[in-house]
Amino acid sequence: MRKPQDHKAVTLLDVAAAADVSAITVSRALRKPEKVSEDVRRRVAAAVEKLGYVPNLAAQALASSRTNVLGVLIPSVTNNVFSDVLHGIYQEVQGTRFQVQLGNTRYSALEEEKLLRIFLSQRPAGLIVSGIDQSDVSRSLLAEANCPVVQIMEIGPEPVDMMIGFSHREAARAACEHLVARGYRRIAFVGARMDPRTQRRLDGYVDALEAAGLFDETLVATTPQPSSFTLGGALFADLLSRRPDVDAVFCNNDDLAVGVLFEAQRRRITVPGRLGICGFNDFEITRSTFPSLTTVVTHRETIGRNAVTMIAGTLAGTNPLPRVLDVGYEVAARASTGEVSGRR
Amino acid sequence: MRKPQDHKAVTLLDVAAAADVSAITVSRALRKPEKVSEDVRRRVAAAVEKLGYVPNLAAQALASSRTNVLGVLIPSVTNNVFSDVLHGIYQEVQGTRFQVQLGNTRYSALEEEKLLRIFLSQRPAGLIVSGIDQSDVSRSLLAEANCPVVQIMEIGPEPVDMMIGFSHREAARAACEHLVARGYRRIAFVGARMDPRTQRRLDGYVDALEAAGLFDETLVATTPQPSSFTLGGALFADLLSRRPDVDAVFCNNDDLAVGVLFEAQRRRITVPGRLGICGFNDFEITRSTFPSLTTVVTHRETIGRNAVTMIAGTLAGTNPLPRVLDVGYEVAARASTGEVSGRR
DNA sequence: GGTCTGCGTGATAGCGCTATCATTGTCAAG
DNA sequence: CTTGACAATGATAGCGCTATCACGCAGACC
Repeated sequence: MRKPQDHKAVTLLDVAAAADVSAITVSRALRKPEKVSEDVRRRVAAAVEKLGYVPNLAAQALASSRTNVLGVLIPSVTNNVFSDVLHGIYQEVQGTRFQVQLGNTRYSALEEEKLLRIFLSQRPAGLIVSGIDQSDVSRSLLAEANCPVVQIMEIGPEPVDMMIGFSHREAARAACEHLVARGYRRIAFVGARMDPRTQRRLDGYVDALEAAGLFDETLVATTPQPSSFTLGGALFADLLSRRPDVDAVFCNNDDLAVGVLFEAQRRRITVPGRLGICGFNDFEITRSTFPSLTTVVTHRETIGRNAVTMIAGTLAGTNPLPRVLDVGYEVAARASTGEVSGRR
Repeated sequence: MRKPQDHKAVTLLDVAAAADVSAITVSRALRKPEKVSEDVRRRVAAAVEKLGYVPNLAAQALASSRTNVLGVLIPSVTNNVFSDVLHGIYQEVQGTRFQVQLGNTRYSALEEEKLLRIFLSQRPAGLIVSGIDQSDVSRSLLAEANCPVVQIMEIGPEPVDMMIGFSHREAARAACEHLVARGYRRIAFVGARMDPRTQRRLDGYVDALEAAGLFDETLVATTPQPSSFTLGGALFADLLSRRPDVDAVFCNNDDLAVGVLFEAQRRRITVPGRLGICGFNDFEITRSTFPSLTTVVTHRETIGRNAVTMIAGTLAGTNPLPRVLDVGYEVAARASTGEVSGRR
């Protein structure tokens, strides 16, 4: 019973015949119901139902030279940051005519170019790309895209079209200023992946520590490996072997921060007493750990949702949002930097 | 400079003119290079490059009545289980002609039906759906899909077409048998979401405890809310208030297990001494916690990869895999059930 | 009654590509 | 020199839909 090979899909014409109207009228009844009479609308609906008609998207796209495809390019499908953004996107797309086409660039500029070309061949209705560090080729592909484009996660100079995000540098600086304010003096930076976005967080760390006269490069522990809980522990262990006197850690990611916390537990290092920990992103786990983790709240779902709003709005000619939107961030001071339990 | 509105996209005909051949020859040169002469191939390539030709997928799909779309239906984009599966899918799709079209059913059968209809309107090359609990409507839509279909995550009787996964009931039973073997006697079940898949894990728990003569329904703590770290803690707290004598917890998900562990730390309940904890899925964090968490290893990436292999294979007429593939599971005994530190 | 307006509908012509069959040229076999 | 086979290319006809323009008709207005 599988593969009823080409049982000749039902087309508009079949519906038209069944409803006793012309094909174009069926098309109208389906797309602009207000343009046809009540009677026709009902007959068409009945015929569609009876025949199980499903419109052919390829034909629609070809004839109207527009699609409902929203191309979304993200660097990782397993990274929680992007799954949250994605969640926001899907939420907002929900119930609209748009359909998301997801591409995984795997943090590769080349891959991004390749995917961009594939996406463009579909004449998407809009494009959402992650970050502001596209290659020159990608940038020009985007500029020629002939559809709204939103760069998400970060804001910077020279948007290709629209932009939504926040300054990672400033967010990191604020987090580190918090650590300084809490009295920590030998504050380390623990970072993984070290893509441009992470790099700018490191810049923010440097900003804050230099301003406080506390910067010391031997307190910076980074790796190109992708972020993970285990890696946080490993980086911290490594750091400790070099700088056993470290008294706080700013992690470029909550995964790492949690990993650091576990490693501290393993070594009976009290948090926040002997060690302060600050993460980045406000993943759900940071509220749950013991002690709870101070972190930088980032508005990932908001970014996803608004990116869609920007595109839909632009297409409708009524974009309510500015072309460059800074959604900001907040430092959530929790127990791991002493807020609740106090320093000991 | 944005929106160079309709600068009349380059078509096959333009390329044909530039390469001084006919349109169909260009089409062939692009799709079946071995069918045209070396000379033509070069000229076409040059013309494509020079004009920046990008094929129109809609036209291709319409003319050939086949697409490269691989429809993937998952219940959540933020659930780590599915992001891992997705990762496997993207890995395997990488470099093939296929492109993934993702749909988020949000654990709703109705949503699934709706998405299925949308997907079918694209005449996908293949379909991947999560679980085996489709509604009757969805099942018949799938049965008529006229393309390979793979149900993933779970195996059961009556596959719509193909199937890859494992028995959640057996996996849960094995995990609970492990807890029994480790000497735990008042073993609780902590479960969230309670979708059919989770329900079957509960069944496995009941199987094991009844077999050991240890089943007690007051030790079952579940909620329809989605799984989270915080929820794990809350459910455990609730459970403790009813059954302070509980000595082990089997969680239907690692998120919950980690939450339970944090709550235990908060209450100074020693793990695995006074409390054994077992999770489900082997998320990366379970190797990193202190103590590390015993869990059920599930092969999520493998499932994703093989689902693609099954579809690609079927389409090529050379599917190397069985139509129903059980990828199994393993119980990873770690510190949280006493393996490393021993019971105290 | 004639003209105008606008609504509801239909006829026609593609959108850009590929399937199919036809045509040409080349070369080996007879 | 003919024939046939095959390789390379082309002409033609859609795929299923929508944009566009055309048409018929009812009611409004003079």
